[in-house]
Amino acid sequence: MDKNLCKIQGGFWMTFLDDIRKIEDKWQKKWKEDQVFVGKINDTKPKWFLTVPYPYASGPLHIGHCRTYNIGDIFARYKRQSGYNVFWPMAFHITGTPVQAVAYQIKIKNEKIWKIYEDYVSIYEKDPTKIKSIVQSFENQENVANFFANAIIKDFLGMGFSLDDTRQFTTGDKEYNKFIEWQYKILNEKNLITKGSYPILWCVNDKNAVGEDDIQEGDLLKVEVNDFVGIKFRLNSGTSLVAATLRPETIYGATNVWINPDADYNEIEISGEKWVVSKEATEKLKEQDHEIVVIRKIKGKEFVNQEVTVPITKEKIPIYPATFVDTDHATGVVYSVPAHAPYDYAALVDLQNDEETIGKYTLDKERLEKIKPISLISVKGYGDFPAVELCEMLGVKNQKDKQKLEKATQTIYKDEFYSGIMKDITGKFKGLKVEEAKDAVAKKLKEDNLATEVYETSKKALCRCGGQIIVAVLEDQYFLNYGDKKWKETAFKALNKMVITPEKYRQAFENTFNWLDKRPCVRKRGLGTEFPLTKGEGWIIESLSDSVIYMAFYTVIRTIRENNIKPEQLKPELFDYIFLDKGKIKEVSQFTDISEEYITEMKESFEYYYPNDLRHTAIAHISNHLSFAIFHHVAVFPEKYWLPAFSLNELLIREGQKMGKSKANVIPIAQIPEKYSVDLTRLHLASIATADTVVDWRETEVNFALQRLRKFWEYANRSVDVVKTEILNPAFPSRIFRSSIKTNLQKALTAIGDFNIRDYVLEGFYGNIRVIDEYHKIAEHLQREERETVLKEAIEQIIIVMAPVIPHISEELHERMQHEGYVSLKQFPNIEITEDDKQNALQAKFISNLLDDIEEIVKLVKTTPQKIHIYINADWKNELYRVAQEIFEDEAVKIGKIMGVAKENKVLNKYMKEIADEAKQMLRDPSIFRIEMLSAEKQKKAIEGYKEFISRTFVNAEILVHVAGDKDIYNPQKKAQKARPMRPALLLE
RNA sequence: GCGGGGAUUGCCGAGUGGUCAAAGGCGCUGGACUUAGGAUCCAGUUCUUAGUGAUUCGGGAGUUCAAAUCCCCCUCCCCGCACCA
Repeated sequence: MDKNLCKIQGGFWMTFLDDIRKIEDKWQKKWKEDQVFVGKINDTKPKWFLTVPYPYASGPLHIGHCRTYNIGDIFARYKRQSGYNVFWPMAFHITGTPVQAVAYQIKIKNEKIWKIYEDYVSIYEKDPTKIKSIVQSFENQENVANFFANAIIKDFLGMGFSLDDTRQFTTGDKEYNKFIEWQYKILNEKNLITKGSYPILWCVNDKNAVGEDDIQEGDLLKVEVNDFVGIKFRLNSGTSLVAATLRPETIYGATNVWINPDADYNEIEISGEKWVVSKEATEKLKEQDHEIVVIRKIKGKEFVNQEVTVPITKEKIPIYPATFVDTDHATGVVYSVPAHAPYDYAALVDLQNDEETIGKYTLDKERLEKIKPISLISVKGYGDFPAVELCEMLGVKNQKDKQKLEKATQTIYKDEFYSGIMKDITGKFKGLKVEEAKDAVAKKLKEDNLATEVYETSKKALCRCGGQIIVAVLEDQYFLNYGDKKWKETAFKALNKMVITPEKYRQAFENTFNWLDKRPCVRKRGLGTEFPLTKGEGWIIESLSDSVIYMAFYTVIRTIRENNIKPEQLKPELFDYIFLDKGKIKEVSQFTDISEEYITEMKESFEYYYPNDLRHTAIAHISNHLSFAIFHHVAVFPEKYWLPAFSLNELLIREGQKMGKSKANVIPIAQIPEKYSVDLTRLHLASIATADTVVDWRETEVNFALQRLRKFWEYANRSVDVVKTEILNPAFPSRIFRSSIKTNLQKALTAIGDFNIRDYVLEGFYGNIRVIDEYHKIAEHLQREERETVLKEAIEQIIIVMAPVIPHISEELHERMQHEGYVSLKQFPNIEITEDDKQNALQAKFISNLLDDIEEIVKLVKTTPQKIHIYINADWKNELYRVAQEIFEDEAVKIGKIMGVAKENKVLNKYMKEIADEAKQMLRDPSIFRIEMLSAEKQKKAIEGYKEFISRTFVNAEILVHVAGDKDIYNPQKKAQKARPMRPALLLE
């Protein structure tokens, strides 16, 4: 299916992949058998409790999810090998609408969904005859959840994740429901749940709330709720025409009311008033929490020519007919603001020129002629009548020119909203920005009972069942009041104490906290825990509340399951006792009929493991799950159990494209082992990019990781049978090699300690492979025993340090090298970088620069040198640099200053003439004032140590080392004088 | 619009004041090894040059002995803006 894939599957290295796949299976079985990763209380070690949010069990996970869990696993393994008793459990999220929606679509035989789910199932079920019946079984929502929960846990274990899989549960479990009920009891006790009305999208057919999934093409339409203001324009009879608008501030510019003459309207009685709205609007308003009685049905034309009073301005304006008025939109009545609304202007011009209509409705022509736009907003870049200007500019022909009118409306709305200022005619609102005036005018109108809320969908939409989608208002809706001042303050307090990594995401949390306000917390759709305050009414706790404090539930679920404790026994008093240390065990035990032993076990488990030391997930969850987790923790738990740390990662794309069902470019986790192999995938995922960047999974680059992994495998296997000997006096290259490996490993461990997995792999794995490559080259002439011993030492250490990323290969090599126990549990070596190591590193760098320089010259002169003379600087130059560096710490270096100081310096004052030249040279590149130097002696030693290798590199040229300033050195071209610290002069012959 | 994050050499991606012409990978070019190899190894991949110098890190202006990195302005891209998990 994928051309690039063949590269990996068909290569000569197939045996390698076959081998390591077997190894992966082998070690996963062993870990499982020995329960290596099952959490057990252990008082001899500090505990470390990791969670990665449980996945949603409505479909298979893919390599993008894998990135997140992979990072979690690397942390878990890192901590385990750093001496912690690590606890990383896993469960499944099934509440809310998705699982239910899948079941429903399968049931109604939605072909597209069937096809998708047959594909999904075929990832796991190899027997094609069984697939259809499994999908069929998804009619029952439990089967969906069970199937995918099982599949996902297998995926995870198949990736070698060091999970405790003995604590699985789903958010639909009865026991879990009890826990969520308890959570809500606490929130309610703390007055964090409030009531109010709330507009929602609603299907008139199902009589039920709908979400994006329920709407036909909902993912494309993105239907939203719009808040209209229905303004009452009173007729002389006392009845009001209710005209709906998104721009109430334009009431000052109203010139007339538009009504659709041929459409059906109703006169209705509502809250003791009489209104006229369209037939459709009548039905919508009924759902928007209004008691309505229809008094009579009327055609729109009956109102034409009548007069209404404009609220606030008290102007009398006429009602005119207009066909653009859509009775199925808001109230079906609109008022005209031709100065600022393109539709209105176009309709007005149309009407003024339409003799036929004027005649038909016997309109007062003189009055109609007199209607002129009334300007009420001044806006930069426009004159008094933006609508007129734009209509002319875009060439709007008439009110049927919808496309252009729509564009003009949008443009004006945006420009006026953000940069418009209310003019003098708007009374007390003059000078306000439109942005502010809009709400202020609406508020005033509502206060004076001149307007009402009217909700309408942003787009016309149909439910999948075929019913129309409207906006309904639910009365007495329950909200979580995240706006509660004290709650928010406490949440901020918790956030401020938390580690957020990468730190740049802290801002996103702060922003989320700031805009968080009341949030509806119950709904009628989907799976979940019944809302305890309204039992029997069919209200379900919305599913985000299922994923905020559940980490605590991991600590008790095993006791509940193992001892067959019934959901009914999980009373609030029990959780109060376990989690909040409230009440007495005796009473709780009697009350719940759970033995004191089990209660104690649960309490101890919770108190041992909590808090949840690190929660790792993708950044998409910042503005919901993660923020709510902080809020709910501070509401429910005492401060010592608040969340200490979150770490985050960006998403993963493939070959530059987002993965999506429709694109067929998804790599399911289940296919990773056979497609790539596990350790390869883990390695590549970890090293491909830093956590805060979007990862692009590209096949050609996976190939690189594969080749390095194989190389490491080969190097390591060559070392397996080596018997290490004691190296009494290691050669120069061996010393450098040891230091380099050590330094890289140390950098790697520091990096992962800082949550920087990429650098950890780059330094510890790829960096060290390069060091080994290099050693193979330079150590060719050394004794075999020395080489092999030094290499084996290094590889043994790399295996331990890199085990968190490539655990299977590491276990296998660890075993092949006859080491006892699991490398997964082996503590990292304690690495200390000594002064010697630093000197070694400096010497290595010195040599590498020297080689580059020689090569450079060889290339330029284009001949092979017989002799290479290397001139090391005289020691006084080191002294000069040192002095200059000292000066530089305080001030910019000037020649005069250097000369002055040199004159006073016993070593330097003999070389004043040379120093003048040298200083000039130094000032050209101030960065040399920062370099670390080796003494002439050490430079010389380094070169001597590599002499053999340098010579070999340049076709056995003779290497001659001279120190400038020594007597009688060979110096025909006066190169010796040019030698500088760390930069020997060269002469090639 | 508001809020957040970005813009690096052919591409992907490191790098936040000094050996940075800028890690690493991919791609490309040349060579080596090979029956062959998409494997491996070596060299090159801004221009210039006895190891030098010049110009580069979205655009512009500035601070500094020194700027991809700090300050200011501008342009463009991505993400979030709630009942969706």
